[in-house]
Amino acid sequence: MTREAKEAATNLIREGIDKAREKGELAHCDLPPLRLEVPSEKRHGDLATSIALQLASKVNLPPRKIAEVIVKHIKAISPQPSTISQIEVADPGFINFFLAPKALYPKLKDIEEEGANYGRSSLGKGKKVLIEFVSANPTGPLTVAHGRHAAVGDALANTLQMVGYEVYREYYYNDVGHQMDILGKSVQARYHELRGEEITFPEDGYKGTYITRIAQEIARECEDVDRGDLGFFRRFAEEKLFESIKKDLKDFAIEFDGWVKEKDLYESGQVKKTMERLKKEGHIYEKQGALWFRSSKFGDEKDRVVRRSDGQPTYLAPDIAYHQNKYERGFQYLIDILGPDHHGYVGRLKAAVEALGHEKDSLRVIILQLVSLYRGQEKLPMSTRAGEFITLRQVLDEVGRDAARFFFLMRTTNSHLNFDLNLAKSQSTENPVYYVQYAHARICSILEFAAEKGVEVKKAEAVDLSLLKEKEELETIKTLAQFPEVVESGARALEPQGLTGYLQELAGSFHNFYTKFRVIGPGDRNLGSARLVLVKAVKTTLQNGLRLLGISAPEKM
RNA sequence: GCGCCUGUAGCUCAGUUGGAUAGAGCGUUGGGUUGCGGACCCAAAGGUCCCGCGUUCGAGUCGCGGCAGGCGUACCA
Repeated sequence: MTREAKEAATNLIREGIDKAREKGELAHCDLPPLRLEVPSEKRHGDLATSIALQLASKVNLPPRKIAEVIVKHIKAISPQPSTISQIEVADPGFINFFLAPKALYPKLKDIEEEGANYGRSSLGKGKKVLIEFVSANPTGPLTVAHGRHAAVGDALANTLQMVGYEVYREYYYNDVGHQMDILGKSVQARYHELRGEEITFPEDGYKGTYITRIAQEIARECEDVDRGDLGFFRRFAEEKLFESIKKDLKDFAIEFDGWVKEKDLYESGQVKKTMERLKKEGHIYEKQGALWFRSSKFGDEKDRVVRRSDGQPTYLAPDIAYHQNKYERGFQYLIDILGPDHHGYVGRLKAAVEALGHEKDSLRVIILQLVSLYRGQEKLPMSTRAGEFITLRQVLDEVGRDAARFFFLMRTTNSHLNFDLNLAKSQSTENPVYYVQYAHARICSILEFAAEKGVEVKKAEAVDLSLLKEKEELETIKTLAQFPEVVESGARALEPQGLTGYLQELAGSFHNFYTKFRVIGPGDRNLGSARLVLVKAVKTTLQNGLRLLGISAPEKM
């Protein structure tokens, strides 16, 4: 709903209560916060408040009576704000406001003027935020789960940008350590196998066929391979896998601003520096030959090892250093998107952030829940190790980028996602994303038709918008008006999912209007002009919303 | 054992800081355009919001206790 209308209604309620108190018709008491909500049902108006229900027990009067008294005084105020056309009391004591169409029309002008900026706000105040997501280690191709992370992270980044944050997208990966050694050994073994040698494949090795393919590439591209040089196999595999990861991301329309690898953190001295600082400030101690971070002091369940007794650092050490590094680069607000297998990690990360003197809440961790894959009823195994998994690439090829992204973004972050390949495929033409895109394409088609017919598309200010009186027209404008709030609440909650629902609603509102009324040539030329303004506003808003989700807004389908 | 997530229509899922008769898509059934794109529109059927207790004027939403599924709980990565 428009902000102005909300303000006007809030003021009216406040005045009404004050007046009632003056007259002694309402006892004085602490006033609960005045809240206006959009009723779930249209017949309850555009804005409603339950203030009378909340006051009932405090002033010892039936809620309906209180509402009536307040409304009586509101109605005595003059002049009445022009944005509100009707105020009513409804059982059991709600006060409902109906907006005047007049309050709606300026919105269309705003949208026309703001264009691609419609929905932008300054909520973020230019704060620098770093959002880290995907961050898959290069031990295999990206999976469907990574796809979900990519889609959510990117949409979130776009949304935060829209509300005035300065956003940086980063991908972090571990390029040293045990996992990479196993990767190297796996490729090495396959290479030997190709050369016709008897091998024993490493027990914990990666069994996917992509490992064999990499070995084949080595055989094809490299001469003089030192078969015992594990480092060579590891580096080669890492490079190849990264190439494919980057290509997958590119085809999924995800662009990162930065890539950070674990090795950098060691080589730049960041790990050492950060650990020394923690040590100096007494947050690290030695026990049984290992170094421990005193994370329990900052709310974690227990202390954590940062260097094992054999002298090897755990993963926590570079992770702490990495987060410190983000702050040192000037970011004030950090977002990590992690899988549910990392939820035990959140406590220690937050503890580290606090120990290093940053506000605990400046780090927000989103735990994106699991993706389970199905093919019909059959649940598919998802193991990178075993090499049995569906890649993001396969999904992209089967269902397409836009549908895949929409599918990932329709769910809340903390609900498990059941991804049925059959369904995704069969729904590729029934997918709600096409419903939204279709609305956009239809509007483009209308505008094209207008051009063919030589119908002039006028500016909002040159048009009599008050001709838009139909229920469907007014509903559409109301929906348009909600867009900025939807974007803001998505940014606040770090949930891009609200936007997908909103776009479906807006598209529905438009389709509904479209099937009933003509835009080009409705008889009244001025009415046609007004409808063109409306339709263009829908187009702009659909585009803006789809852009935030990273989904295209096609002119033809 | 302990921690986190989930449980809402046949299926997949929404449901803001507690509000009125709990929603959408798919699927099912039945309708709709002398016209700007039928990938659309309208309608019907479909519910013990997992169970119980509590807080409240009011609970799908908050609290406590259960049940079920998933994921964690390492000097693993």
